[in-house]
Amino acid sequence: MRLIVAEKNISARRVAAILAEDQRVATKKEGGVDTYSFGDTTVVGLKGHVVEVDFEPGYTNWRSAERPPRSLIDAGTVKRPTEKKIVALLQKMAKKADQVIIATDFDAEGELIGKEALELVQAVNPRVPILRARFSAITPQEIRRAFAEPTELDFALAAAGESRQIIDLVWGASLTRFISIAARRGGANILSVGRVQSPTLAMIVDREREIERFVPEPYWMLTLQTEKDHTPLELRHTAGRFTDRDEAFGAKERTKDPLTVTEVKEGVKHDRAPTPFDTTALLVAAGRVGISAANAMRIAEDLYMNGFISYPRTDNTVYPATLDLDEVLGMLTKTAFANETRWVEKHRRPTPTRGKKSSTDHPPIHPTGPATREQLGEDRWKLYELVVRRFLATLSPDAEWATMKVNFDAGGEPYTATGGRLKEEGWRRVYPYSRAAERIIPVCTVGERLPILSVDLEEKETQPPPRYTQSRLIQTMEELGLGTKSTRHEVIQKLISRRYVQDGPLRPTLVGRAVIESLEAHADTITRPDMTRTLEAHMQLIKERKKSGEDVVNESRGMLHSVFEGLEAHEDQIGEGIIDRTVAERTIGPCPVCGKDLQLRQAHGASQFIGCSGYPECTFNISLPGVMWGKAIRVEKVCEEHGLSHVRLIRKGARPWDIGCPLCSHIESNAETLRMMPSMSPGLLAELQARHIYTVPEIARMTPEDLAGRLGIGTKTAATLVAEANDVLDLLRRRSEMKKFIRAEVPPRRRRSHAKIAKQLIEAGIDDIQSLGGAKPGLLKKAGLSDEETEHLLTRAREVNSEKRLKEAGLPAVSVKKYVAAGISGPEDFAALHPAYISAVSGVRVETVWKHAQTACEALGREPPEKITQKKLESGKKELLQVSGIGEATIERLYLAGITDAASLAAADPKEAAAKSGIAVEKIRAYVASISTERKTKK
DNA sequence: GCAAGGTC
Repeated sequence: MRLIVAEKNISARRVAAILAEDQRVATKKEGGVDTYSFGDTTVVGLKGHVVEVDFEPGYTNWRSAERPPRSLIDAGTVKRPTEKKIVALLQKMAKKADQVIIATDFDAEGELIGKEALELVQAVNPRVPILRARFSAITPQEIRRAFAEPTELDFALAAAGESRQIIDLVWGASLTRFISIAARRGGANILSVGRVQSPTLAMIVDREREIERFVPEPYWMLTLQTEKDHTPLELRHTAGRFTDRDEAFGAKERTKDPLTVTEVKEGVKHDRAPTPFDTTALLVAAGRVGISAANAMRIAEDLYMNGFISYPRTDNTVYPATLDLDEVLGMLTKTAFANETRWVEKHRRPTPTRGKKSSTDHPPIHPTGPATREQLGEDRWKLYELVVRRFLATLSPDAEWATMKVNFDAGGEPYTATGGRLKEEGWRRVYPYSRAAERIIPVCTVGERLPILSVDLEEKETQPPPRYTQSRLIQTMEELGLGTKSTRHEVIQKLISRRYVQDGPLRPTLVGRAVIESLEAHADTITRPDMTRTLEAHMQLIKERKKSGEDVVNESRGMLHSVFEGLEAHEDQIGEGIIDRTVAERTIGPCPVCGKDLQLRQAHGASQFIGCSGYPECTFNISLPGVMWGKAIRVEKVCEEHGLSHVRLIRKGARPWDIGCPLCSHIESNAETLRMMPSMSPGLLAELQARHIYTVPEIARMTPEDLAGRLGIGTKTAATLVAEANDVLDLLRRRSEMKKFIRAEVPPRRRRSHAKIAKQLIEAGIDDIQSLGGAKPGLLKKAGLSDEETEHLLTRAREVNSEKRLKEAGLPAVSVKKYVAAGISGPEDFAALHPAYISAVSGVRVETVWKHAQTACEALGREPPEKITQKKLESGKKELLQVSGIGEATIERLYLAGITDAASLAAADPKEAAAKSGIAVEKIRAYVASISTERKTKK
């Protein structure tokens, strides 16, 4: 039996289908693994590596004294099956095989996977001949060729891969253990280190340092609007960015009529056809057509497996000589791209474009088989089309642009406008993905004058470099050679799961930063991309048999030993360093009260503050704006007066907010409120601050005795101060309540901030919602409110006041809402108005109203109204409705006069009732008369 | 409990 071992299931299936030619392929599942048989041949797919390299037993205890982290450097390694089912099946089949062909991918890692298979086979069948088939695309032609001329396994190539495995394991595991133990972290909190992850983390840390150091510089852009034949045209000042304000303004000032064309330059620009696809370029291009990197990779893999495109994991951007470009073009004439292909065949450039990277493992990504849209479905077709079009573009002529540059002069100031028109479409004809934005500018002649419509000077600011996005980081990793196409994404995930970085635009955590700083100080090698470059150079030497794998690994072990010399000598320092630095990042400087450390602290949720590490003995603290304004970080600058680090609030997409010295800012921002206390004098203020009393709340919380002791003043004076402090706090509380109210009730509008409205009101002596309710409408209008807004605000203010007062009187919130809506403005209304009336207007049952009236009157210390039941009220209403001239509306008014039924109407004094109800006295008299007539009739 | 690299 002939056994063929492929790298993965899907390529096993595909290889079987091709090699079987006309024979039927029997698919069989054995022990959960698919096998593909035809004739005497069985094809089985691995799952990439099916064994894993690890240390020999005896090194599992991290804290073993005999086996410290450093002992891992020279520890023996073993290969351990990780895919047991596949290993078992492979060995079962190998026993029956009389020939084995390794058909794994054609690269160092594929060769190693092949060698792993070979070792597994030889372990059970030492004598079986083992061959190697090499192919870089799973196409019938390529596969047939590869199997027609099989070679030997390349042990040097596999050894290159093995060396990488061991070096990665040894460095990674030993350093991970060392740093974790030093920083006393275990379990889920270990601090991992690795050849790829650590330099990647270092990049993120570096970027963060850059952003923190960044100081924005202002600059100015000067533009001029003109027109020609009614076509608007924007000109730029040739200076571009003005960094000097006076120069910018000077240039603007000097820009004057006439605006004259001084020069017209026409030219031709070659727009080079794009280079062949490697993985990164494919992923970037796929991103432009709306396919995410991860998705694109998955689809490309699938297209490759089914023979539509070549191997999608490649760094090569140069077509190898062996690739028959004519044949690919011929194949494409059988696709939907026949027209484009024929055009390319006709206009083909002498040699295809080539990129910078040339490697031999795989050709650039190109189409290998014809496909239809129906066959592939939308997404796969989109990517296939992209690969096809890119291939065509690499064989197409360059595009050509006709460019035009027009220079102007306006009062001696030079301006310019540039335009471009696509003259020769070239490759853009077959590759329409990148935008070819034409900018046509009107034809101008030298000496011509155009009008100056406006001259605009715009002030801008230089921006700090942005944090890495995941895809940007993947690109940078690629540029630096960190990781592979299939691992880069995973590395970033690892940094996130280790809590080294936060997702979003990637930002390092304190721990991530501390680890990088420690490694930079003592094991610099592992934090730099150079380690990967060196490793790759060494792997190349192994491939070329200029060095043995063993030599390379041993050299690396030697280097790691010398790294450990430094590490072990500083273990305590490194451990404390990491522990301290996570703390130090938050430490601001000495507490003004007790001298211990002030620290930036994050409370639960969105609050942050500066607290004393001496808490609870020392309660000194400085409040900070919530994290919605930015996360507080320490910056390098230190306050000369207080010795405290300056604090900055950083927020995504916003300019950092520099608070400066937090204590200076604390003192300054609170001095104003302290001065609101009537007894506050400059001398007293200085005295308070000298005693580290900076805020009104601190005074308000103190007992007079305490304050007297601290300041050396009399208890009586101190008591006055404490009382004043409480008054100020109360005033501030009411003002802030009012501000909140205005924010909620007044819609936002340009040039009218809520803070500004509140400020104007406060200046006019309005400090709370209550006085706002009684404010003159003119005042609000002056603050920028419209008539409608003014009325709304005043009404709402009154309502809120009513609500508040009713609630304070002890009425439940649900009913209060109803009363307020009915115009009841306070508890005294319950004493003054008849419950029947309140019930009628508010819809609350009269018994409930009466109960509330009792509560309200008790709060006021007034006599409660007489009790009345719902039943009695209803029967009384019936009686009243009988009276001619009395309807629902009249009844409500009669209630105001305490008239609830026929009897009370009869007994009413018409004059008094008229006054209370607002009904004309004649009408009341008529009602009363009608009642007495009725009564007489009844009798 | 460690890495990085295959594959899914």
